[in-house]
Amino acid sequence: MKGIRALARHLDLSMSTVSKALNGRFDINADTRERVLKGAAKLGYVANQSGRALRQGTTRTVGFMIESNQASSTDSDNFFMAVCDGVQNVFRRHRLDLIVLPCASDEDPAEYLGRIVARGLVDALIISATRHNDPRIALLENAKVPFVTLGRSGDVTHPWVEMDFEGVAKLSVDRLVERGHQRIAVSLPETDLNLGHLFLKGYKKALKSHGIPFASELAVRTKSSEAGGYELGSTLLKLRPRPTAVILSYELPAGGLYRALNDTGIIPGQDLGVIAFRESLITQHLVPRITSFATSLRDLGIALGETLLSTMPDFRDAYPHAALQRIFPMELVAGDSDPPLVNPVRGSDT
Amino acid sequence: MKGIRALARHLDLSMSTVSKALNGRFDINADTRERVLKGAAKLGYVANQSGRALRQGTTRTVGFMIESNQASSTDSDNFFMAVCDGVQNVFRRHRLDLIVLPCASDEDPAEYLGRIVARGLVDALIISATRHNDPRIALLENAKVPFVTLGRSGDVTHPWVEMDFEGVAKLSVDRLVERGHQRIAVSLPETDLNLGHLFLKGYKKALKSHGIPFASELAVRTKSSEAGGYELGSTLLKLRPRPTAVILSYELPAGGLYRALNDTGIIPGQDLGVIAFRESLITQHLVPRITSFATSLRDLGIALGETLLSTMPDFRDAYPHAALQRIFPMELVAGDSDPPLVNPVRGSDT
DNA sequence: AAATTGTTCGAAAACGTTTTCGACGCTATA
DNA sequence: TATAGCGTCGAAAACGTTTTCGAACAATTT
Repeated sequence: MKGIRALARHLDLSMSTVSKALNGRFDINADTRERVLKGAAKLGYVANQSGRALRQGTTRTVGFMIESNQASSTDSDNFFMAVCDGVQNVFRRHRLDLIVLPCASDEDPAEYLGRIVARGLVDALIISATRHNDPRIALLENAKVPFVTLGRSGDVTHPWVEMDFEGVAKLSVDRLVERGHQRIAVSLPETDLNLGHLFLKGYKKALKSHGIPFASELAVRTKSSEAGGYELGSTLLKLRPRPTAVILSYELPAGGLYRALNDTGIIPGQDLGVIAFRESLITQHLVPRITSFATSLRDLGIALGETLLSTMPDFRDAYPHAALQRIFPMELVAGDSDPPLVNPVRGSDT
Repeated sequence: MKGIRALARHLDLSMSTVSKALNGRFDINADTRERVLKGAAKLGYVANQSGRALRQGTTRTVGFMIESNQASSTDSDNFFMAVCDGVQNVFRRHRLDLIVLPCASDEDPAEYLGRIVARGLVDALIISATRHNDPRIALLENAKVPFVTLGRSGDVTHPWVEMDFEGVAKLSVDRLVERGHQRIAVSLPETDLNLGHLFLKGYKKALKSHGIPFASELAVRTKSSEAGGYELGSTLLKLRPRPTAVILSYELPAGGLYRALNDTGIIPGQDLGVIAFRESLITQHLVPRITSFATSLRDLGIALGETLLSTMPDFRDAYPHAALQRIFPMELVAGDSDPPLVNPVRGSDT
């Protein structure tokens, strides 16, 4: 026989007393509590998850939904696990557990999430790879499950934390213009990830501030893969006049882009400036090293955790003034892929 | 009021009937079953996980434990998520769910696993990053929880699936010797991962078969990171006589190694041959491209799933002759990092 | 017509835990 | 002495589900 009943019998106490001792209730004598704790440790008793969850109506578990296909194409250096580490750092103080829910590549994310929510597997959720007007937002709000997204879903208000896509796009354009570029391409995700909208917005704003007209042929949708980068390279090289620089909203295609350029005798960086959104193994190892932007993924996880807890009734007291929406700043990591243009075509604004 | 009770009332049936209809029992009229299914779909009823798990004594959930620190240093291209996709492909046929259990970097893996097991969160486990004589093996066997490991734990017999580290090490040496190399270094993990033992074993065997004596200074322990690769490079270049090639048991340090070589004016590939264990974004993007070995991670996941199910009483019937131990073959991906030596030093065996 | 079998459903128990509420003994107060 | 209060513990209910077992009825056989 296992469980709290066995432990109670072994200690010659009632189940209620044992339970209360283990859970730190105040109507238990200090000596008996001690005895119970010792006994539990000795017998290796840990409360059964299902029983506790059923009775309490809470699992003390938070799910982090990621899409395995999306992950394998988004993730060049284990982005998600680093973020998890930050989230867990926050959760452990509240005895909350984090589990990762991998949505298989052949399953609809919204359906998957719906099942998870309906089964009551978790108390709250973190979801990533947010799409523009992502249907999962409505689902979660409807089910009244606390959640936070890694990346907002358009203009609807909900708790989110995201990296500063718009700011990075803007800074990238500024930097390139400053270095003599005028014809700057931008690579956007092929899917409807909301970050694409934000990146394009920042790109357009920055162009406008420099008096450069937006040319739609310079905004190229790119598959999130090495092959996508190669295609991007071919596309860019066909444009007339040819762009002198390109900003990648995502770093993974950079390798393919370099390859496409090298195959055509174009030297990356020198003949075509390149800036990528996020520093990763890719941006570090390619030659010339790509100028990119970085942030602490662990801190990003901490922000996610805190934002989420501040929306949960049982925990919000601990985070009285946590922002429900939070843009995470990115720091420039200067590389060698965007040197000043040798023969800059000066724009009208300089 | 939620739950099966509400649904039963709404349909004017008993809870038992509804439950049996939903679970496909055979003592329910086809019409009533139809009616129940419709009603459940309409009301969006899904059985509560805790209630079901408590009653059945089974969660129909399998955990995949990964270590977030280990992951972020092991994972240059989202290895785990690709494997998950394969596992889920097997599981979905049996209505099993997969959740990923990320062990925080500041938590002891064995303790973490112990808690998971004691709480009865999952029916079975997949564990990765297996160490030599990993304490988790004994823990799982003791708790009688079905499990499979990604990588065996030394000589103890337990269900495992692993990539062919020994074979790859051997093939790498063969290939390098064939191309004129005699003084071949090998990079091994700094930690006690069992794959290090296997890799070294294959390396030694191959050397012996070519009549080359093993030199312990050529077996270098390397941190699983870019920085570790740089250190490796410095170490190798100090050796006299200098090795003409190096085999990496893990590809991530390759970038740092290249950097160390380039910094010293040594051309990777040409002046020092390089072979890396597994193809990844790293091996693809570095120039010259590294010769490596590849396999389908999805198939690896499928093998893991099948092996695990064949050890679970409720599912083993579906996998009558699945091997409990399985070495996954790796395929050579020839790159440009190990061309034939220009002035080969012929060994005694040729 | 009676007895047997088969089909379909419902009442109630069970899973392991927490929590409410009352019981009990003791001390301090009136 | 009687009463109130306090500290400590236990009995029992409750959480949502599945499953066992028997009831009710219809169909078939004797």
